[in-house]
Amino acid sequence: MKLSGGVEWSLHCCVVLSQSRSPVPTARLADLHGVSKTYLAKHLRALARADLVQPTEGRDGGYVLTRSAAKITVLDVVQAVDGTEPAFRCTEIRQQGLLAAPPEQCLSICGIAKVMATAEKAYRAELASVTIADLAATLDLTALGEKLAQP
Amino acid sequence: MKLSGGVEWSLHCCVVLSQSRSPVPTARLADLHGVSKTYLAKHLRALARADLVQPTEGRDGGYVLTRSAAKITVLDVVQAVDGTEPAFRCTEIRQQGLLAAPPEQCLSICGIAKVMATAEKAYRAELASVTIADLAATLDLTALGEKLAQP
DNA sequence: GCGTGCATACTCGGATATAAGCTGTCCGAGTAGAGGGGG
DNA sequence: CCCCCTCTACTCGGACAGCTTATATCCGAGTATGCACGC
Repeated sequence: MKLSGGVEWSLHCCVVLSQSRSPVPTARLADLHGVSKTYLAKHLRALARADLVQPTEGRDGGYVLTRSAAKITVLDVVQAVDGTEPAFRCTEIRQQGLLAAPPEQCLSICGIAKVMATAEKAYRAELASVTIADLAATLDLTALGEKLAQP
Repeated sequence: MKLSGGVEWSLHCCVVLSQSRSPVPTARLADLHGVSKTYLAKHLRALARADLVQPTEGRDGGYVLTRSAAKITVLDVVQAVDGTEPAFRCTEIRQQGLLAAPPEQCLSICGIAKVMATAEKAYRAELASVTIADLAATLDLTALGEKLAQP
């Protein structure tokens, strides 16, 4: 089980965007973090599809958060980049092979799938309890203000 | 983020093993669940490496749980098959690019990594709270006894 | 009757092939602002 | 002075490679059981 590295990039970008009033272009975000411009662009588009950031086109364009950083949770970003599908997908093994259970016994969810779903729910709940504003408060952003002001 | 399908197979196999007193060979486990013999064998070997199941060689050999089903948690199986590495790997982005923070500011863990680690901890805690014995109790095993008795 | 040897059934480990997803790049199309030339 | 044109800087979307991982198969080596053969 591995999370896309784009999640880390996206979270850092959201923190930067939360500190900027004007749109920040993709190339600038990439330079600030030292990552690939084109690949970061792909993830930023994913954030836009999830309506977390708003692109403005044309010259002096870039990305802005669509709402207050306090209203964007870490879970929002993770799911925007990584997708909303659960990590565990039940393939209904209980209905296959010699041990196949009859369909009338399979009306409720498989016990194994239930446990895995509960665990993932706890995982998501933890991520949903932290916002981008919370992250920005914990990180040291003294250097960010100066860098954003520079052309 | 996707969990290996082998996790589901392995959990089902552990439940079956918990109900059998004699060793169960790989081919039998595969037939009972309708999955690939050779690929299942690879996952069972992983369970053996993690000391969850014990293989007995030679004729009439097969796998047995190394300890009581009540002492094997779902987390044990998940980590044996999927590995123990966290899903989120911090690449220390804060030390890269124009925003690079000096090393003396990076003595403690990055705030983003901390949040992700906390969430994964909650996930693992949930899985560790359920044992194979618990799973066996929730699944319908009436058919299993008969099938295991058959040659 | 008893010991030895062979066949059988099983495991382990590695090598290999295929499919899928992650990482990363490149190009063309479209859009909005800035500046310059003509009326 | 004002309008239009072009140029630039930016975004969007898709097409395209390279790499890693998951999925799946196959083969050879080793081991324990059971049976048959010979003493």
